[in-house]
Amino acid sequence: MPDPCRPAPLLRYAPPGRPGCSCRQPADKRDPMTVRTRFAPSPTGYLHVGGARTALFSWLHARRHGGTFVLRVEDTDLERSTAESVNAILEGMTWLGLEYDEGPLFQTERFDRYQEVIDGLLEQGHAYRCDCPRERLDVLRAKQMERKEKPKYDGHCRTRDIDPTTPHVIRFRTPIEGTVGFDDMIRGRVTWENSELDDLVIRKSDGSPTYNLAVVVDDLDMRISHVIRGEDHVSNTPRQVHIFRALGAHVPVFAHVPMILGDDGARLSKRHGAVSVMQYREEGILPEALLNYLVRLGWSHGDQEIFSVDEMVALFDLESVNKSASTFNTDKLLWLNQHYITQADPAHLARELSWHLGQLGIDPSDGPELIEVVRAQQGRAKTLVELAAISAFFYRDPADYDAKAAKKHFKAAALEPLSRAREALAGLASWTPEVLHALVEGVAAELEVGMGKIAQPLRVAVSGRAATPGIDVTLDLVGRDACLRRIDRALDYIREQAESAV
RNA sequence: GUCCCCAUCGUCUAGUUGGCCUAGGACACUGGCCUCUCACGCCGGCAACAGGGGUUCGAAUCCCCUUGGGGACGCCA
Repeated sequence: MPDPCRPAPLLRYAPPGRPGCSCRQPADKRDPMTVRTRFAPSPTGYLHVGGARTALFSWLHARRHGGTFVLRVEDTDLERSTAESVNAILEGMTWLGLEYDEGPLFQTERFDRYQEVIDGLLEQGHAYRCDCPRERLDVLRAKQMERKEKPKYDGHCRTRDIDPTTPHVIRFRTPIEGTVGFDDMIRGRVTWENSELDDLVIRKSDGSPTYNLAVVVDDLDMRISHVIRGEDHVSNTPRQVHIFRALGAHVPVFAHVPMILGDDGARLSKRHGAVSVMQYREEGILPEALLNYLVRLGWSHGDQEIFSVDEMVALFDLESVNKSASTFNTDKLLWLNQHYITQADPAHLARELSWHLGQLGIDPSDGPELIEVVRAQQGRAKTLVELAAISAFFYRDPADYDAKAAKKHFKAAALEPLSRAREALAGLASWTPEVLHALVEGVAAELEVGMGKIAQPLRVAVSGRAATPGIDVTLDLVGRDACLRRIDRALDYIREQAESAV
């Protein structure tokens, strides 16, 4: 019976700033049954939607079971890892609200530990040195491909005794016979013939560990109970299982989530447009909408479509995650986004919107109260970008008229209703939606026409567009001065049109 | 090419131990209602169990094959 407070030396893990022995940690963190999940991105780019969903599932699983969520940066590839990527990923996680309990931990800070493990593996004969030149490997691979075989290392150095002082890599000695397998929470039992595997490199010639070695050591040291990651990792798993066993360790539970595909059925990539999580923010997507969209991609709870984060935490379970890949569908994301914009607290939305208005060169402090504009417009836009665009007229005169709207509502016949309305507006004692509503109705009654005959020309005159909130609210927010000024301009425009038409 | 995985409307999916499925919901599309416009909302429509064999009284649900798709085959992660 191993003492949980005294893990074998190989399993030691010292998170930065914490005591090395888990004895000093709270009881729940010492319990081997405690759920511990991790998100382990490699910092070679931004956080994309696929990674974000994996992170979400991991986070959800930890939260659901009162466990711990660890963020680990897999930066063993010194060539490609960048600090900017680390920041971009952290920024994305923060924006989505996927807070981690431990980390970020960096693999580059644990090289000594990997070396220690590799030494042990070497000593016990689970690994060996290999100095096969690249050319040899290339030829080998080419020949195998030619023979229509799966390219694999042939174990050339298995029994050779390579001088440790000469350049070499270290390979893991994979069992030649038998099978390996693991139980996946999403896909069930998956097995391989060991003969399908080869002796993978676990330490590069520059001394750094490879991915397959580092993940195993980290997941072990960090006592990860559930490895939740993309399906593209299933084929790595049997190799990792072998390493876990060679280390005499228990393998964690695996859950490989299906891929997210682009519209063309291929794996999601940059060419599919906005796949960076932060780009969605710039395009005016609310984080709760993205989260809701992502959680429903591959997971479901009956027919429910709308999930607050609290509901996700309460209902999410890995067992009901789909096995098949799914296609990213922007339309549905937009639908959710509109839903969340409609539901959002106006004050909160106003803060979000002001940035987007700023992008249009508008200072929302100069004009109607932004929160009132939000109340009037909320629910009329699918994104914050769109919300800003349709709200700009509250803060500045329309630069031009929507062509179709002008053509339809700025006919000569609109002159009379518009001038009547202008007169009435100019003489108004008070300026409230109620009064304005009555005014428009009054003008319509006077001219014996429908309300639309008055409201539409007015709307286009004041906003430049065919669609705005109710005419009363619109006029109210635009304000008397701007309304009169814009109506005058519209009257001029209509007269000009009429003249040039003759 | 080899291995692994997957397969219900265009898309996301329900379909929990085979019968209640003449396959349900949502997005998109679409007809209508509401209406000062747009959006929302409401009512309706279109649209799927990849194909073929089995097993069974009975299969979208189980098995096999085919086909299709994805992933992996790196001193990348």
